[in-house]
Amino acid sequence: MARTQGSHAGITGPRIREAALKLFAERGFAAVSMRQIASAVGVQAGALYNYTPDKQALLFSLMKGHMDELLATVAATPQTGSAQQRLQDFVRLHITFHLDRPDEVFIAYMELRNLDPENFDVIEGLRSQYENHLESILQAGEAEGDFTIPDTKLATLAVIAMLTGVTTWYRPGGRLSADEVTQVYWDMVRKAVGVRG
Amino acid sequence: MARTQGSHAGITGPRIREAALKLFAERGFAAVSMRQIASAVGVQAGALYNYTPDKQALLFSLMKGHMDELLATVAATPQTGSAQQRLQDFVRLHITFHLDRPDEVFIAYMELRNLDPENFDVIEGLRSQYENHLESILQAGEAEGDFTIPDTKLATLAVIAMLTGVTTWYRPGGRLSADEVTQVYWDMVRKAVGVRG
DNA sequence: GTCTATAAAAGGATAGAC
DNA sequence: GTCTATCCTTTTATAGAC
Repeated sequence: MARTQGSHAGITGPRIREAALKLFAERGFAAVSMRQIASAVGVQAGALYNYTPDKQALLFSLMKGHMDELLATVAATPQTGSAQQRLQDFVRLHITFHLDRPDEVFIAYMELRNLDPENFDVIEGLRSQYENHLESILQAGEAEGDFTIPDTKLATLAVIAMLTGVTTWYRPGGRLSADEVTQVYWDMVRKAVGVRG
Repeated sequence: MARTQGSHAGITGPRIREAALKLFAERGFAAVSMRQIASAVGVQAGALYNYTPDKQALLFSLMKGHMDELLATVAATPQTGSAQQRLQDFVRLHITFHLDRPDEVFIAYMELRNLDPENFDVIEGLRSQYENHLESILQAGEAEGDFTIPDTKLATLAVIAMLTGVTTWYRPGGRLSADEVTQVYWDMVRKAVGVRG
């Protein structure tokens, strides 16, 4: 006999995270209630607290998971070859990773304000690590004479801002494919940092 | 005899806008209550409704005012001279305007989700006008052979994202002055769009 | 593991006195 | 133009039944 309530074989946790991710991205953390998340999952609000101590922890978990995955992806990229090659790999990785996860990216950039101070510090630390990875590539290229960059710190921030901006307008099925977008952006990044040749 | 309550010579309206602007930028529209705004101004919540029909109208008014001012500033810039000159003027204007108004910029980019559909359309229209202004400069430069741009639409979005990113990290009194930042960014924009010479 | 019920607080907005 | 008081809704989170 079918059960209309009760345990659901342990899949509720992931479904809560998915629903929260989607709703937070669409409407913003502060504008989404625990009841709305529960409703999207198909449970009552009280059931959510079997999976998260509170709403804040749910937000932090989503953001931390996203940053961890981003850094793990970067770490898994080969760091051999010329600075130009590594920069091109970074551009491709950044665009691909971010276009594949529009909701996570949106939350990671928009909901920093809604993190508790301790949680904010954790996420900011991870973000710094990511920026430092790009900056080390730019510094290496500058030192080797492959790039011409007046200020590597500013170039780092400018490149990341430029690339991340893709997520604000890109839609699958639009005028350009993700690969074509990557080509165009690589062309601009390459010129902006003065890649030789 | 000093009055501890009552009319305040018509300055409450601007003060409400200032307080709302600051609080919305710091904590986000949805996370700020009318009571908090009233408290920052030094009035009771009910008094706010002498100045705005509701919270949504207050947000829209702030965003619309910001976009109107941005477009008016662009319109007041001379549109003569070479495409390169106009692009350089645009870069300087964009950075200066945005660094002078960090709270307005933050709201204009972060709170689009919290606008009612009709209000959203208005703000989006104004944003499109601004983007079109830059794109027309890039198209002119490309047509005249001054720039080398594979895709002017993407270049427009990339340049605006890059420049607006400055507001996320720039702080007065930091390592670089606003003028120095502008110099560095102009260098990167110039290269990215392949300015001749 | 989920439900129902509820506590306790905070939210937007309005009415009427001054 | 502002205050006090209040309405009504919604919120997060918890308690205890099943």
